[in-house]
Amino acid sequence: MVNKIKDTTTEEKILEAARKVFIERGLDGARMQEIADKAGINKALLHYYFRSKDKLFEVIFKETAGNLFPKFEMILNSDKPLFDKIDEIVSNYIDLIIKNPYLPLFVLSEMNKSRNLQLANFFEMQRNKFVEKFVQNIEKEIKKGVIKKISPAHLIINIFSLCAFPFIAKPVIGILLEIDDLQFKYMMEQRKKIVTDFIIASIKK
Amino acid sequence: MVNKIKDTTTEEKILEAARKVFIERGLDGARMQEIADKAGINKALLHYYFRSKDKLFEVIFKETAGNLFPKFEMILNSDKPLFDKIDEIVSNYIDLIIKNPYLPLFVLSEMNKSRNLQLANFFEMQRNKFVEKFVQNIEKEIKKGVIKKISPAHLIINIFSLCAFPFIAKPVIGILLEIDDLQFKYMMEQRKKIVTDFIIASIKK
DNA sequence: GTCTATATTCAGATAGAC
DNA sequence: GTCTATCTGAATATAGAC
Repeated sequence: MVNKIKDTTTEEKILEAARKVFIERGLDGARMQEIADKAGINKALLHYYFRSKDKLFEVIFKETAGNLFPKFEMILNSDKPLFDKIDEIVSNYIDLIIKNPYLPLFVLSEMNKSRNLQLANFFEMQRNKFVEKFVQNIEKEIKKGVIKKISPAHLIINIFSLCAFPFIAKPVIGILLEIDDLQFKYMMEQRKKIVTDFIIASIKK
Repeated sequence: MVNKIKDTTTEEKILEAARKVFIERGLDGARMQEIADKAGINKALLHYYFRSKDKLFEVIFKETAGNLFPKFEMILNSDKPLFDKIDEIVSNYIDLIIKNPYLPLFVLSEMNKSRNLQLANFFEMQRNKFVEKFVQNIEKEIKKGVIKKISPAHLIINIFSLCAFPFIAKPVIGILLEIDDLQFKYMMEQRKKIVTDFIIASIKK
């Protein structure tokens, strides 16, 4: 590798720090000072690299928002049975969120603050075609009589609700179910199978 | 009524304004100035009544958080079949959120900011016994053989995920499904039946 | 590119008149 | 109780030396 030991340039250190701070605290709650501290530099340098807090945030949001709905086209394009595809999507998605537990709340929170119309626009552009593909898959299986008649849109919403919501509600779930972080993580691992089964049981004829 | 025309005291006007602003923008994003403007008074008066932004927020959060998981004991205590109870809970809950679409995101966002341990404590105290009751209901039906063997905790999580998540994800759903606010609202009305059916189909033997 | 020091802006909070 | 005016502190942003 020519591009050597210094795989952490200052810019990358800033981005890494900003990612953590913004995702944990949101745009409003984040402090440039904390980002600077985490990156091991000073505030002035942040502005040297990214000009303003908003600009820096934009970079982080754009790179992050794209991950919220990953490109499942590959899975959907295969000729496996629909149930296998759902299994794969659910498992992959829950795994993704286990690795980035703050991801859904971060993106959805910021999307809900309607100022920054830019963000919505960006999301629109990013819209990959997986929903379309998913709808086609579902409609085909309904026609074939493999699954019940169900609105594809609602089914897709159901799938992602079941995967993502528990992580958003984690603190509340912890209290209501009286479980600690470790038990929570264990439950989320379980959910890969439980959610898949739940969905399939519901739609299979 | 003795307690007359003036059912909007200054304090109530402040609370109403604060509710709107905090719920829409969160603690960090809210501005005392905006609350004062909405209440038709000035900032000084806010402090006269509530001393600080944090104190005012606490009042709003506490009154709001109690609504996130309503007291479904009455429903659960009846002797109707479990499926009817689920139907009622789902319908009531979705209706509740339709009326307060920002409620879930507001409460869950603030709960996720771990500073303000007080909030978590409060939630703990508020914990009504509906989860316990719900678990008992489910376990009984499993024993009776009415529904499949399923983890009650996961089932409860599933139910609330399916109800609440779509509202949190509304902006994203709007973009991905290319629907406007009216269509969204219509979908959410539909969901009362769709979610109930989805759940029951999944657990019935 | 990176730092220290400083400017600027903004928002929460208080003082004091009425 | 309610207001205007002001203070204070915090956070973003910039100037300028190295």
